[in-house]
Amino acid sequence: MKQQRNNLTIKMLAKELGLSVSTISKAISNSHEISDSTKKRVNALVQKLNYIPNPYASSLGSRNSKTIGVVLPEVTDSFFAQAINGIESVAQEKGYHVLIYLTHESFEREKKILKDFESGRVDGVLLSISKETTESNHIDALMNKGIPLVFFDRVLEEVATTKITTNDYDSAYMATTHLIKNGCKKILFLSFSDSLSISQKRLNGYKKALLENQLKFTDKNILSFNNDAKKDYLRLKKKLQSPRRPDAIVASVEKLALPVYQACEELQLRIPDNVQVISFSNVDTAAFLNPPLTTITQPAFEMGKAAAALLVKALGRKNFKLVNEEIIIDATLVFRKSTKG
Amino acid sequence: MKQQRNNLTIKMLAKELGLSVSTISKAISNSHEISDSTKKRVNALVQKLNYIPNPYASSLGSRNSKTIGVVLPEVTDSFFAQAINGIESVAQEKGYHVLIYLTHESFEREKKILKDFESGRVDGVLLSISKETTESNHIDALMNKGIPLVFFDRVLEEVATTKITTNDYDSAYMATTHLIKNGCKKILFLSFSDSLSISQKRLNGYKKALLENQLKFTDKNILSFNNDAKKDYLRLKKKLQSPRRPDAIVASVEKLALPVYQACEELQLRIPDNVQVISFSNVDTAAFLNPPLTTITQPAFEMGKAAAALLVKALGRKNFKLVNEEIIIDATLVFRKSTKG
DNA sequence: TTTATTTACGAAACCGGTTTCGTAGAAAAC
DNA sequence: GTTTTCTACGAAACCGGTTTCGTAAATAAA
Repeated sequence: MKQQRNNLTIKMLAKELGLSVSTISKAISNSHEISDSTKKRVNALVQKLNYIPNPYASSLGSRNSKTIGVVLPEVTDSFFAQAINGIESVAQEKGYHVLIYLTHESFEREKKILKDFESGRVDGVLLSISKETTESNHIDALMNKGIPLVFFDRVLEEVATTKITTNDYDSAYMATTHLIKNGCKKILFLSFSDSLSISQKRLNGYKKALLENQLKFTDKNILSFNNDAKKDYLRLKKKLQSPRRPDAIVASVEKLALPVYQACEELQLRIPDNVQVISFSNVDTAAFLNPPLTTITQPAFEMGKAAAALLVKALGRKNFKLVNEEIIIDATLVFRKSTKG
Repeated sequence: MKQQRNNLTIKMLAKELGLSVSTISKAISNSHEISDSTKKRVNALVQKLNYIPNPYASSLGSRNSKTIGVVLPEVTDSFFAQAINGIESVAQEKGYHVLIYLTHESFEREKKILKDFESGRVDGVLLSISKETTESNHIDALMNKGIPLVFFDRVLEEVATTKITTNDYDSAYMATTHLIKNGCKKILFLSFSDSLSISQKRLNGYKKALLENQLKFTDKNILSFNNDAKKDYLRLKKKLQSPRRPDAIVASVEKLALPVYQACEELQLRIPDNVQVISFSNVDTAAFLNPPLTTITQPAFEMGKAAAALLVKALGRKNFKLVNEEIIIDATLVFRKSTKG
């Protein structure tokens, strides 16, 4: 069902008012070349006839679309949902439209999406990379076409543009230190990617806390949820059943908290008595879980908002370049009953 | 930062191959008018030069954009997040782009967004109305422009198009009946809108269960979370402190479950011993809440998918009309510890 | 008063594709 | 062998705006 033809066009307005097409166009875009009186006449007719410009014609002529592309791994994750909220808030305010694309953690999809963007479909891009993404050719190619891009949360360090992140290293360090102070000596780190920068940083913060407290770190301290979710879950359960069972767990990402709760329940392990648990998480139910979950909560809304604001700013100014810097917005550690102390 | 000029155009391909612009265009769109041999030549060059057509030029010429608009109240809600997932899955598969807009429950915003759509920005629309929406002029206007629209979850009955919903009436009825069988006699219904059809239907299903069991229904059975969230919360608390405290609560929407848990915690009321709780909800933490929450879980992904599939189908066929019908996909009642039995 | 600027607008090219329509040459039908 | 039908392609109009550039009239400067 195609769009009807003979929609109201600028040409018809021109005829109606005895003005030229270009005058109408300029009047609508509030050009200084047009007198206030004719602007008023034009706007009056626009209102009266309910004229709405064709966005595709506008975009084609002006080579910008007032559209930003948002590329993220998934949307059923509190962090990303809240980030979208932040992005939308500035888009709404600044009159931008937002195209959403999900990679589902697939590098191939991410490449396809960014390749499509080379067409000029979007004026700028907000990206949180997939867990499979390790190289930046597809991003470089896009940026070389003159399309600005801002990372948020999951960034690729080597790409020279602005990145909005949290203090992953510090917050993981603080969280782990908290556990150690609570007497934990065998702290398991639940990773979900070996390559992602946030994963690395969180791991390193965790490591630092261990080392600072004379606790050994070996490969056995990490459990990677990289592969099949069910198998990973079974590996977690096995860990929790072993004689050298961990006395605490740091889940490096929101979705890893539930498997921990489930495993503990199935194994009759009590949180926090047998195992203390802390997780990066933005779920609003954290306070009502059994037991309430201690979380590292990222400022998701603010991060999305900051990323979008910066992108829009770059889009607005003629020669505003997105500098190669990392803007860090601190996360909040919320202590609840899943950890002692 | 505008899109660079002198991007690769179809004209340059034409010159390169000694063919006309129209031939290239047709070859790329795999027209039957073009021989296989030239198609191959064209595609080879397209690959070699990494040519990507300008989507705005295409849309302008062909009057369709391969874009659907998704309008919903919010995204930080498991139901809507999962629905987006379903929508995206078919968009991805069928080569559609998805523009997302949030109304934040504001009728004014909804109107603005749909008005913008009259421009032809999107080929079709997926809509879940705001809680303030009670009339359909803005929707009718859009559909009269020839732009198909499919409702999902929150529908407006009087608009003659396809609506994807859940069995709101029946599931609320079943949930309430479950509570009654558990011995509850004073069941409070938490509403979040007086006008929304889902709210009405859920309320009616609830009412039916009461009446069938000789339980009275008065205004005091309902608590509306319409206004200020804090005030509503205090009203809830007051209800729970009153001598005629309810012995069960039906939360008609996901976000109302947490206030109940919080109020019970603050008032030292035990769930389910003092108050049984059941909620419409898609949160994946339901099973690990304290206590685990009995939920009516909607098939959010399937609903989004079904709505998108139907819309895309309508967009594809020349004379496919979206019939005025309601497609109901059943919700699942998941019994957990927040209710007895 | 003459010249230099401004102001306000129109004509036309342009953005980069799509679509319609016309036609030469090959193939098929008579 | 002539007429008809396909096949494969090109020319040009078109989609609906934006942008560049030129200019007449009004205003300011000299």
